[in-house]
Amino acid sequence: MRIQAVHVKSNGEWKRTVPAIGTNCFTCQARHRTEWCVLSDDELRLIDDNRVGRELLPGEVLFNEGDDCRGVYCVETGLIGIRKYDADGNSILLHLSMPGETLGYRALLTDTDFKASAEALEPSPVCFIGNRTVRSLLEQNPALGLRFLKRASNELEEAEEKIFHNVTLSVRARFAHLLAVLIDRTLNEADGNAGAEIRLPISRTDMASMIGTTPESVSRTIRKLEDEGIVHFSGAGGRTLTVPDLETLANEFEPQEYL
Amino acid sequence: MRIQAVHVKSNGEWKRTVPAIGTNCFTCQARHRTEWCVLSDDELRLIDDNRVGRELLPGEVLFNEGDDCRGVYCVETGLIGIRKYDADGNSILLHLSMPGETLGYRALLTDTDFKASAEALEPSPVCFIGNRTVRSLLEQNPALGLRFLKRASNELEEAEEKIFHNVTLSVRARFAHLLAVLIDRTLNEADGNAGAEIRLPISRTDMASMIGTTPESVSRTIRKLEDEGIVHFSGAGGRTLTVPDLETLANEFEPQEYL
DNA sequence: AAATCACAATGATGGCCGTCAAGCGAAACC
DNA sequence: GGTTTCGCTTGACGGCCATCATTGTGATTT
Repeated sequence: MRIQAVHVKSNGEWKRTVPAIGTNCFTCQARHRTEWCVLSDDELRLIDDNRVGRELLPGEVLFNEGDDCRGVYCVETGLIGIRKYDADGNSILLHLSMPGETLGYRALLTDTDFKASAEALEPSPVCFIGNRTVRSLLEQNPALGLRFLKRASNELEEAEEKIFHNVTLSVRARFAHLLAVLIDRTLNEADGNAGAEIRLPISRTDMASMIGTTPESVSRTIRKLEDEGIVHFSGAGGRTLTVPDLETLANEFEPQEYL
Repeated sequence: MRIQAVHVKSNGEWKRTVPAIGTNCFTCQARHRTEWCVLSDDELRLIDDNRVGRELLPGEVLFNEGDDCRGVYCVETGLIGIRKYDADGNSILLHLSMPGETLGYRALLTDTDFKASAEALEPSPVCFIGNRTVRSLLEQNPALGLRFLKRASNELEEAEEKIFHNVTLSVRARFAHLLAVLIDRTLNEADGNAGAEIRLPISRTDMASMIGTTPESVSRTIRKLEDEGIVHFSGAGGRTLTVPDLETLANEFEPQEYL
């Protein structure tokens, strides 16, 4: 089970109910999932000494498209949305950054500005690590670069799969796929894969933008899927998703070829 | 001007009119554009001793989606198309690999099979470099990994831009953008940017798949753009593209915000 | 409790573009 | 040279889905 700081909304303001404990890079629960796991204790100490912790509340912006990159950001817990805005001010959610992910490494390496914006979707403690620190670590420990390279390769695979899906699948299939991915990233391995119930971390509008469609189409698609008993939405803002049978959902985007 | 081996089609068979000269990694004209440019002479010799040259003719397949990765491929000249196939056997052209690009590095690094197929679109001499050789170079020269990391970062940026475009732009705008990119990668810097004339390296069907639409829609879009005098297609297979004013073409996908 | 706000759901409408089908032309093969 | 084949073009049709507009709903505020 994932542990995270508990926050509540009161009087329109997000408040932390549990005080920030004195975490550091050594005790960081996300560390084994990050690229930094290949560092020695001494190298890790270098990060720990130079990092700047910060607590993002939902809606807060970490950086904007076009900003200069002055370092990378490491997500401890919570959720960060990576967005791009079009000329009309509408945004596309390109990616959801989970705990353990490091943001901004690409801008640092290519020595360019950020190509997208990052905004907290849940209360998210993040650590900032400056350019100089990262660069010196990359130089002294080649394994670190290779870890980032693997990470980039995986992201690239995801991106190409997304392009492929956007072109070949219908809105309905893409939406089903999105739900499956959201379930997958929330569920423990321990959970049976018969059914599932999760809280959706994002709005209909954001879900729509992720699969390249409109909120209205998402609503209508939800309606149809509910009528067919494949999914069920409930709770505040219809953000509780219940899927009785994951297999049935998967059939929507992976029709079995040989029956 | 880009130099490349000359080939002609005769009796349905591609023949090389100029015999393959004894190229090696040191004389390879594409080398300064590849990631290998950071290698020392000794390291380069290691590649040169272990590489296996091969001449791909148009239509020939370098590797298929799902194949085991036994090494990387370096494109000397020509053009390689990276494809993914859907359930119906239709293909999507994900990427065009230019001279100097190294293919397969991602599969090597993530230690997985190929996630797409590679097929020659023009006569393309390529070099194969085995896994062991690449891995040992990555270990002994950290700069090599960082070069690949930069490359992956750039590809990732391209991929995300593509996703963004597919969602926010119309077929017409995406097609105009594709033409601009194709012109851009063929033209020298020296060429003026008023007008341009190039030979298209790919079919209508492939262009359609690149922007996520059908050949019919591409044809109709071409018709409209021609009627408006923005582009002109001529020559064998309508593969000679003439653009009188590149600025006008650019306006199709980058409407000036403040008029 | 009424009012306000943000977001979601639903309906009506229209257009872009995908699908089907036929015609065309060039290249390839016999 | 005739036939076949493949890809491109063009037309007709229709459906999916975007757009606009309205209503509903829950949360928050006054």
